[in-house]
Amino acid sequence: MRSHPDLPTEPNARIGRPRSAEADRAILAATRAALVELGWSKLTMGDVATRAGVAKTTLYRRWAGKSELVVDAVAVLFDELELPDLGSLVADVEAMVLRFAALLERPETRTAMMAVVAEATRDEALRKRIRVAIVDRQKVLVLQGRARAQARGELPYERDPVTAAHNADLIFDVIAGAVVHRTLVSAEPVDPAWARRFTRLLLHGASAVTPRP
Amino acid sequence: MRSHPDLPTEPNARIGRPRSAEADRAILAATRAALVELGWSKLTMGDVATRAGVAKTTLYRRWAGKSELVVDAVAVLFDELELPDLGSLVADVEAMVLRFAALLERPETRTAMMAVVAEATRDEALRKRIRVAIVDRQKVLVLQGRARAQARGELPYERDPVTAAHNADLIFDVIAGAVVHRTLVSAEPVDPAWARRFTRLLLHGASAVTPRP
Amino acid sequence: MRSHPDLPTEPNARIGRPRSAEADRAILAATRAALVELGWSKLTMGDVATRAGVAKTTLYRRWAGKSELVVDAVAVLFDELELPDLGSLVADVEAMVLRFAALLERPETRTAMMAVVAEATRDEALRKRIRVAIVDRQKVLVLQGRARAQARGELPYERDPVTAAHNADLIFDVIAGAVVHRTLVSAEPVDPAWARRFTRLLLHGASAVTPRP
Amino acid sequence: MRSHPDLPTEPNARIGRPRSAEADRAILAATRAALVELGWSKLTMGDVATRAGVAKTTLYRRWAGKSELVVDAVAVLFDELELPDLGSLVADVEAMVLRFAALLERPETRTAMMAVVAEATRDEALRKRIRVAIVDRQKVLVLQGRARAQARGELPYERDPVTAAHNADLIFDVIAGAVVHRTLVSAEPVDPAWARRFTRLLLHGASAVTPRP
DNA sequence: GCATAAACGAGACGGTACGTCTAGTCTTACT
DNA sequence: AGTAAGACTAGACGTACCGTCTCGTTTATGC
Repeated sequence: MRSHPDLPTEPNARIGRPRSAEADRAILAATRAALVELGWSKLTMGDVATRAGVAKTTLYRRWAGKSELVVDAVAVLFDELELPDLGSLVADVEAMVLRFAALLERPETRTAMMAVVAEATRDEALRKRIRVAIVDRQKVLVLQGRARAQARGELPYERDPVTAAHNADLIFDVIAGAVVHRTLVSAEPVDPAWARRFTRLLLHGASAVTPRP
Repeated sequence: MRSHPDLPTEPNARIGRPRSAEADRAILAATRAALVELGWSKLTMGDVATRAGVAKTTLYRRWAGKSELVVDAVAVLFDELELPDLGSLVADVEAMVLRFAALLERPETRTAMMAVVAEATRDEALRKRIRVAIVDRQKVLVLQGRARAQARGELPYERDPVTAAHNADLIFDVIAGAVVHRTLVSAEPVDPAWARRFTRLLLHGASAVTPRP
Repeated sequence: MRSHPDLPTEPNARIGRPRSAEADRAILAATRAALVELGWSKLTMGDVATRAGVAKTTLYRRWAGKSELVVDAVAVLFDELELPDLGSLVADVEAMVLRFAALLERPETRTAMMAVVAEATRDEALRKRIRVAIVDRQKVLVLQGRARAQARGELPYERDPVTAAHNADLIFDVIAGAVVHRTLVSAEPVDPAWARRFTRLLLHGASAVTPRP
Repeated sequence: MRSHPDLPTEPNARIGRPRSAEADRAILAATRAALVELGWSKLTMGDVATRAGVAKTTLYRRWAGKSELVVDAVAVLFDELELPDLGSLVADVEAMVLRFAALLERPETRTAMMAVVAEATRDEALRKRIRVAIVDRQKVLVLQGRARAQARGELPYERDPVTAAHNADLIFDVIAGAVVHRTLVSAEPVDPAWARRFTRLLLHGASAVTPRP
């Protein structure tokens, strides 16, 4: 398999017939639809092409394989994630957790995420693609949330930028990890009650969830 | 696909040539080896059979498919996870996190876990198998850890058994989720420093990681 | 493409499931049918497989490609060529020419022969296959015809076996070549009148066809 | 496929940019080169275009497909065939046979001829093109040869023009057929010895090749 | 000298077939 | 009955060409 066509080589990007933007849209939409109906493992390139009303070659001209295509197709779904402003850190985190969980309930996201991550364990390029297309999109929300909480006076300002980055990363992994694990591995619902308990744990620690009388 | 051969039907288990236990071991070992070399998506039943010096039929007589085989092959790896007793809850959690992360660094675990989870999003039977073979094995450790901490007086006893169960589940999802996410999605190492920061967050909350001067 | 699977490797020909003779017959029949309907260039392996009610792999397990398959499929048609015994060399040759022409009129033979020969100009193995499967089958008829004519006293016995072989080859190329060329290149019919003129030319030379009064 | 572009439609042939004669030459040369290297079946329009330093569109503007292109590319090779005048019919025929055989030894002619003929069995238009471009070019030689032999008194004049035409056609099919069959089907060389034996057969018949003592 | 009209290069497009691979089943003969 | 071997159906894979199309550019003429 060729590494990653994807980006048209810049220098001679002006000559020849230009790529159809219409096709791009149709393919990504078809991919999401197929993902919902069939799941990752039964989704085939040929089927996506047919649904999109496009030739298989047109897919392969843009994406190197199933993984790359699905990452791009699913990435846009994460754009709808926005940080709510409910006036307090607790409320914001709870709402955020619920929104993220709702996204993971959707069948196209469910399978896609884990499958793509699994595939990425063997493929650095794919890992980077996931980071750029999905992970970084979410990480921004943590940074926004912290900034807002600091502005409200709910969190202190961290002087050392390295420590600040570390903390943001840590909190991001804890939130995303817990929600993903609960939803996909434990396979149990993230409901408002769970979100409340989780938020309390996140903000005040394990000792806070079973408060000493 | 036949549902799940797996266990030899009990009644007539005595007649005919008995199944080779040697074959079982060889197959599982071959599966792990193939997983390391090829990763989930390029691992094939035929290849595993060849490596194990066994006919494909023999595989299908014992497992219904790739997913089931891999789950069983990988499950034993989780048996080596044991809760250390280092005298304090903090030390125990930190050590546990590091051991779990070390397990996830190993290539056979890396790919297998996520891939199998991805596959399971569409398959309730597989989900159950994962729960029994892998998830529950880990969850026990959380319960052990809590019991030990309660014995030491580091954690209060929870009266309500429902609440107790909820809390154990929550803490399990947070620990496992954070480590898995850090390792496989963020693709960054779980080193002692991260383990320390994470443990502090887990026990005392977000406010504790950037302590107010 | 692997060179030429075709013959099952002899040594271990006893173990495993034996090849289906039924499939062989169905495939060759389907190939001839497809050849009639579609012609060489539009005949596809996939289509033949479908017609034969067989998987594509089953074709490729036996034949290396289209050319090899078609040669074998068409070869049997040449088995029906038999030397008539009409009592005289002239009558025998005329009848033979007409039968051979009739064979070449059939659509499956028409395209197949030339196309396969064309393909063979680049492929020694294929050339050999054609020789064994088709050419030698026809050459025998020339030898039979000569022997019969010699027995009748219509032709002298040639003492030198090398000269005898040369002559047989020459006559074979002239008969087969003329009929093929007339039929496929000049694209004109080989009717009894042409057969009579040709036979006179063959037996008595160019000067005999326009006899001096 | 559009029927046969080939000739620029006459009416508006004067306006717009004229077709490049340079391109025509380059394409035909490239076709012959590709034919030598790759043979008919592996020759592709795209490859010919690249070799000729020309866009694929430029090919399709002139020829309807591979067959048409190859016929034209190969046809010129037959122009070099000329009837030698060695003073006697026997010598002329022998020389002619050797020249024709030499032409068929050349790889571009070898494959092209048979492949194109094979293709033509399903395509009347292509058949006509072959007749005009190749076959008729050769047939003239037979007519020339006969006229010369008649002038020399080696052959009688045929009164009936229909019979004369029939005879010319017959002799043409026998000569061309025998040489082509010997070269491409029997895959054996046409050397001077064979040419001598063939000529004797052609002029005096089968009884002459193994002369009665 | 400037518009017109066709040819040109490049390359994307919808298709079709290729030959390979894997899944999971079935058929032999052997253990 | 279990087993190794290997043939079987089914269907996806990624590639290669086909012949067409759509660009932007070039090159003749004719007004």
